[in-house]
Amino acid sequence: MADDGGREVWIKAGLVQLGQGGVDSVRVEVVAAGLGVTKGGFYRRFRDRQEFLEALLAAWSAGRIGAIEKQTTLDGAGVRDRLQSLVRLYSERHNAEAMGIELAVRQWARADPVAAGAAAKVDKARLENVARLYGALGLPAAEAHAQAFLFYAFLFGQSLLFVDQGGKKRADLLAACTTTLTAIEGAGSAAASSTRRRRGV
Amino acid sequence: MADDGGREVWIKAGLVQLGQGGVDSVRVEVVAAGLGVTKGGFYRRFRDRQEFLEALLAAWSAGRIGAIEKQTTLDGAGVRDRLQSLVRLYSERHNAEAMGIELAVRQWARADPVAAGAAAKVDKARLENVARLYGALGLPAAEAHAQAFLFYAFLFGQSLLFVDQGGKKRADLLAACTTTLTAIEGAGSAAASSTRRRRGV
DNA sequence: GCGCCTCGATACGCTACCGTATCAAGCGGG
DNA sequence: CCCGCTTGATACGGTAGCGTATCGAGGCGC
Repeated sequence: MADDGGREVWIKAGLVQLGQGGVDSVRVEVVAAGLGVTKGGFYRRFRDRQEFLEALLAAWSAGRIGAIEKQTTLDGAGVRDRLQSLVRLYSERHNAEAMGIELAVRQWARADPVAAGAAAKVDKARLENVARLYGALGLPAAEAHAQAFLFYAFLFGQSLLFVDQGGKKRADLLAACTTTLTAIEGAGSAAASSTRRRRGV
Repeated sequence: MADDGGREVWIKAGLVQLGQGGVDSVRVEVVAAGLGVTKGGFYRRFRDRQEFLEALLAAWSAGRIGAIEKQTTLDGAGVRDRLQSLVRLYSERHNAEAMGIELAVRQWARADPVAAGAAAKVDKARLENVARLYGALGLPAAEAHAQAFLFYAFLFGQSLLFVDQGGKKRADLLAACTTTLTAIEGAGSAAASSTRRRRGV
């Protein structure tokens, strides 16, 4: 790990703040206080707040792209297992922080082209990788992409819904939808899986 | 329309601001300037910014609940037509402002219980009404609710994705997913529709 | 051990915004 | 016609945060 002059801790703290309160809450002095220091050192590592925010975006998008690639590589595992673990990953509570950042970036992107670019890059990577999984199920390219769009948009959307918080209701709904979304069969490799079903809502 | 003392214009302007920049950007003096006045009159109508924000939430949730109820009433129209028009409604560009508010409220709700309550009320109404539509297709209650969850979460999620902006690619993906989401048949009224299909991704 | 250099603390001026107090203009009723 | 009320402008003090300038302290090479 090359010496980045200590930017890393600032970026990490900035991402936490971003997830908790959105981009507007990422205040230099607040992040500094969170790190137990003053803003004295901040302006040694970043020209200004703007450069810091762009560094946050870069770090976030790189991290997300790396993550989705890791999460969708099939080293022996089945395609449906991978899809299901994606659902788990993106819906579980401990990922509240990650989802907070996700949401914050999206809102940020509505007004800032740089943020929009970062979100677009991440979305592209996710859609492509999920489509690759569906392709491995035997779907032709166009169908695989559409299915990936459905899958990913659903995953994203459900994390924003406020249903009956804490109840098992959400888990049930999620399970039912997951079944639907993974119960796809294509021409080629459909027979390879033994756990598929036709429609399980 | 009872005299609300002129709160309405403030609330309307506040919602616009909310959609554009999130709750943090809803500044008393900024909204005032947008209305071409100073904040002089603001504090006559609202105790403080907090009360204003709560009024925004109340107005928003009431409006959204009313809207979804209107949008899902079947006065003669077919269930699938209604679902498809919902997709259109929630995905078209001219609704960018509404989606901005939606997104802003969600982020706001991560930190504010009042906002969370408003979002929960709206989500509940939407899920129930969409589930009612699916029920009219013949799905039993549990399946209708799961399908509504899938439908609504997808709709919500897709609006946040940044794919190939402006291209027809998004429209194609959306159309394919819509087909999938409306190609449901239940036991009872399935035969009533002539446009259904099994799996059309 | 000494100068140098890096780091972070402190102090400062500036802007944006909040909430309050006060003021002036317009307008309707008697 | 003028009194009183409503309305929105203005002025004010206070806080939060930005970006700059400066300073002291600690570590490192020599």
